[in-house]
Order: sequence, then C-alpha cells, then structure tokens
Amino acid sequence: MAEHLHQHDTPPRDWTDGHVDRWQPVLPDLDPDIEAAVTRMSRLTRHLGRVREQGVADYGLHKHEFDTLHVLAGLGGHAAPSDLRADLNLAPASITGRLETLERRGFVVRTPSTADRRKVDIELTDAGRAAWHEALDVVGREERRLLGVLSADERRTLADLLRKVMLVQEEAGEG
Amino acid sequence: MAEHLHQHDTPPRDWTDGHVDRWQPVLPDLDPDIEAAVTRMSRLTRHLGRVREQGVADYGLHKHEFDTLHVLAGLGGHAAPSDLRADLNLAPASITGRLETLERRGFVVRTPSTADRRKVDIELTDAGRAAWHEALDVVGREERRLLGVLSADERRTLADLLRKVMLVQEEAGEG
DNA sequence: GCACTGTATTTCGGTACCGAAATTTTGGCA
DNA sequence: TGCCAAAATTTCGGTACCGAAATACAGTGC
Repeated sequence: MAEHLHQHDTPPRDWTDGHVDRWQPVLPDLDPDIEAAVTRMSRLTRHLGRVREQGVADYGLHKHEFDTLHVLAGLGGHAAPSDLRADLNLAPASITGRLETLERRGFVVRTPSTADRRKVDIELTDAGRAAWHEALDVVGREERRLLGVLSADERRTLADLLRKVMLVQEEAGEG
Repeated sequence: MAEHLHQHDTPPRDWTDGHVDRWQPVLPDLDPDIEAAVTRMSRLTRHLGRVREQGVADYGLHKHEFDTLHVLAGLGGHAAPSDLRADLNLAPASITGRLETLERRGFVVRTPSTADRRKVDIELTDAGRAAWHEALDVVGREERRLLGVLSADERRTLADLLRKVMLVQEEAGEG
C-alpha cells in the first residue's frame, strides 16, 4: 500500500509484530521486545525442525533419526545411551525407543558394555554413518539461507546476546 | 583456573560454546555463529517450554492446554478450530484432540456454527477463563528472568535481528 | 437445480514421547 | 563379606501428535 512513499517510513513487519500488537492491549505489562524475541525464536526453531524433517526425508530418514545419528557421529561413533540423553535432552525412555528403531534399520548396534555392565555400547555402523553423511549438508542449508541475511557482525552480535541469556539459564543447573 | 588473571580474558562460556568447539574440526565449513545462534535458540525454546509445563502444573494445567486457552483468550474467547490451528501451528487432527480434552474438563464448549455449518464455534467458559488467568503471570516470569539480563537496547537489538531473519523465512510462504 | 471444486472438521491407524516403576549392576562402607 | 544407596537402562501404561482418508457443507459454473 504505502510502500512507495519513502525509503524508510514503513519498516517491514513480520508475523510476530502483529502478534505482539494483538496482545499489547490485553496484557499491557508485557515487554514487547521480550515477547517478540521469544516468539520469533520459537517459530524459527519450529520452522527449522520442519525443514529438517522434509530435507532428510529424501535420504529415507526422519528428523529424530538424523538427530540421533548426528549426535552419535559427533561423539566419535560410539557412546552410551546416557551420553545421547544429555545432548538430545530427552527422557531416558525415549532414547531406548530411538535406538530400537535405529537398530532395526541397521544404523547402530547395541552391545552390553563389558567395562560397566549397567551400560550399553552404541556403535554407529557403516550404513548409519553413510546415511548420516549423505543427509548432512541438507540440514545446514536452510540455516545458512535464513541467517545469511545478517552480516557477519550481526550474526556475531546475535550469538553473543543469546550467550548472555543462556548463561543465566545454565547457571542454576550447574550447582 | 585462569579466572583471576585479568578482568576480560576469559569470557564466560556456555554449553553451546563447547558444542560448537566439538563440531568445528569434523565439520570445518560450519559457520560457528550460525550454529551457535541456532543451537541456543533451540535450547532456550525447549527450556521455556519445560518451565511452562512445570509452572502451569500448579494450576492443574498442561502446557498444551494452557497454550490453547491462551490463544483462545487472545482471540476474544470465541473462535473456530481453524483459527487455533493457524496460531498454534498444529495439524488439524491435533486441534480436535486438544479441544476434546478441554471440553471434557469444562474449559471450552463446542457448538456447531449456525452461520457456516462446516464450522464449529469454540467458546471459552468462565472456568476456562479463570484457569487461564490464574496461570497467566507464571509463564512470563522465566522469560523476564532470562531476557532481563540484557539491557533494553540489547533486547531491542535481539528482537530486530530476529525480525530480519524471520522476514526471510516468511517471504516465501506469502505468495 | 446439479455436478464440482474447495474448505472445515473429524476419524483412524500408527509413532514418538513422557513419567513412573522395575531390573541389573556398581561402589562405598560397616 | 554383606548390605545399601545410587546409577544406567528398559519396560509399561498412557497421551499427544501426525498424515491420510472420510464426512459434511459452501460456493461456483452451467
């Protein structure tokens, strides 16, 4: 509508701007910037998750399968279920479920640990590593496309601001 | 270890810094700032979700129940399932499920719409509005605690940077 | 008025996830 | 040695979610 008037009087608005405007009158003590930042992070995370699901589907994987293989590969290809649990932030029972299906597909092998017999050794198979590696560069593509709109300095600023926030979140759990 | 040497040579590191360091050697073409930002957003979103689940539990609600009531209240207390679907970003079938349990608990009422008989009118009951209102200020508290570490300017910067990113994500779907 | 395309919602079948309890093993300590 | 709290993993019961098909209705063209 008004987009030809001046160069800089109608800054582009995203979905979240409208969302915040809708809530401002009913909840006036809401900090618009906090609400906006949290909302955008939530929506971005959700979006990237869906894109990952779509992307790795071409390689016959689901998002959770890829994520599990990814963490396992990052740990050198062998780990215990509790290691995966820490990185994936899931309930222990869910880890068992994921490994169950991955083992059925031949992407990992579970063998009882000899060192500590409560534990289980999880090994990434060649097939598992191949599936992971093939799907690998698909998942970063969308992140680069979206975050690529920012300059290198801006990306650094974003990452630094978020670190400040996360340090507050993490400090309580460290004790 | 080295934390007494100078004021500013060991900036505090969060979990994500270690995560990025671990991956840098195995995936060298990864932009550390993109990876860090995405990882932190994902973890923050997950954390806030868990806190919400905990917080509203004191009022006998689950996170998804509260979220649904919240959107419904934001729409003035009456809406159609498709309205909720748009804001909650869920599959249509999931909306039916959520309304099912909310209706059993007496928080909403579903009546076939007389205007368009494909639709259903969803009404927030007094009990539903009360449950929502009681749990309301719990959910913002953790957001304020975490994001409150940033100055007002920094919060604005964060929200603005994220808007730039979201505009790229949203522009494709608008056509 | 009648087929047809599109929209709103529900049903159905199947998977993933969670919390809590159970199982097995460890490591400390009397 | 024998006991016991803590840890690692699995099992179990139940809920939420999704995709796809089904149902019901609206609006349009003829």
